[in-house]
Amino acid sequence: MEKFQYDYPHPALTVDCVTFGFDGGEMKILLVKRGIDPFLEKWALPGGFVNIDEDLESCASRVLEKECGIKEVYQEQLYTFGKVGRDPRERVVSVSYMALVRTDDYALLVGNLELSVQWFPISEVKDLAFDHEEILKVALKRLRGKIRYQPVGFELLNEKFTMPELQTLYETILGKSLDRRNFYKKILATELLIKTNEKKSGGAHKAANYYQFDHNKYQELTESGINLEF
Amino acid sequence: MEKFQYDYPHPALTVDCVTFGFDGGEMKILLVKRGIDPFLEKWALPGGFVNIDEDLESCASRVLEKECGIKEVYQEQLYTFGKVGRDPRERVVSVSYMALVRTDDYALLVGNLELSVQWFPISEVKDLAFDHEEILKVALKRLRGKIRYQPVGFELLNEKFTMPELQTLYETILGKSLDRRNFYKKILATELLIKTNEKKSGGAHKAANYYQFDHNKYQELTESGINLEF
DNA sequence: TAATTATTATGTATTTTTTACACTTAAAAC
DNA sequence: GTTTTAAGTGTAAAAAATACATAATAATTA
Repeated sequence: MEKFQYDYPHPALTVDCVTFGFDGGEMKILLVKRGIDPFLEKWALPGGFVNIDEDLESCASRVLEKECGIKEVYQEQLYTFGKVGRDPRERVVSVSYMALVRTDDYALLVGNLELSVQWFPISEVKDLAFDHEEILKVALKRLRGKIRYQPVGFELLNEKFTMPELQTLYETILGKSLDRRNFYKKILATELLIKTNEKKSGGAHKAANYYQFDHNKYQELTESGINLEF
Repeated sequence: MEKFQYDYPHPALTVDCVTFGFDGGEMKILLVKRGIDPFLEKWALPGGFVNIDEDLESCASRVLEKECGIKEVYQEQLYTFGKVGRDPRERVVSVSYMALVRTDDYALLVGNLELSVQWFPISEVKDLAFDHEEILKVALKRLRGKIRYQPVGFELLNEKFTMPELQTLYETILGKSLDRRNFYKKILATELLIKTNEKKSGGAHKAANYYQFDHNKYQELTESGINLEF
């Protein structure tokens, strides 16, 4: 077996991904069941060792695609966890990433249908491997903070979505209910939404209009920042 | 000689510190002149390799103390830079930290008086080693963002400071001038400041009152967040 | 096919926050 | 004691956030 030698000890480096999804109800997170020790059979964030010639973001993308069949989603670096002893094997430092997945893209995963990869409502997440619960906490805090000044919620909804869907997303992430009229007013004031002619029928009630978001405006506001506090 | 072996290649792990100071004029940053290759003689962020049994924050503290004689200052993790090729020697991933230093603590450093450690006005920083200019950019962005929702500026001022000093700090970080009356109003509304009986005399004009900040309130607002947009 | 049910859609008045703006005060210098 | 310079303070107008109630319409059912 080939060995790699260094003059002084090197920690191992991994990437772990916190992947959020939203299907209209609670926020969900993607977990994988470990097939090896340590923490065999425990649920964990998808993650893996960083290849020596691989950028960190590339590693995060690779992990999500290989382990979960998800690709080309929004992702950003979260925080780096490096506490001594967080991995029982050797010193392992983990760079965490947060990914946001559209409900449309769920389908990709269902094709996999491996029981070892599953979406969990965040309220039901417990007893994760390593310090992954702490990583999840940091990710949730980031998501709640981010939604206030970036129109990030759109990464979680389908291309076309209704106003009530968008409001429910905000309410879910912020953990409080919002006044419908004020929500409409504030969201529409950003000029981020384009009203389509389509409607979402299906319920025994008035059909909701579908909206899309304006990609140009979105880009602009993501860079300049925006105040979306409710 | 080479004695640390692994089954697969490990990147090296470093910590680099962006240390901000404020002396009433421009924002300053602490740099060290490199004494070894690569980038011999170039200015760089103080940094060092992470010991195998050392936490990341501890490493940041150690680096600042050993290289710059600064200790017990506010610091937070910024971002992790890991692009392949950012270090010409081997794959090196760097976890960056931002530190905020009070002008009071400048004195510690002056004692050192090593020419290889110096404060630079950020506008004069150029041609740094590695990707350290990029790290500095990220740190500045973080500082500008952070000042809006955390009373972080206080880490940069002395225990006692005047309102004009605080305003100048905000103006410097935000890069725009603020209305004095409105600034007073908004800052005082936070109830973060305690007015002392002392005054800052010295100028050929009315003496400014010294303020301290209320540590309890500060703690509270740092956790809950605060809106300090101007 | 008319009535019922459930949810979408919308406007206005009130309160709060932000902004704009000018004069008085006091320490030091002459 | 007069001048210079920056510190300190209040109020009115504009903008933003909040609170709140009714009409519209798709599907179901009677």
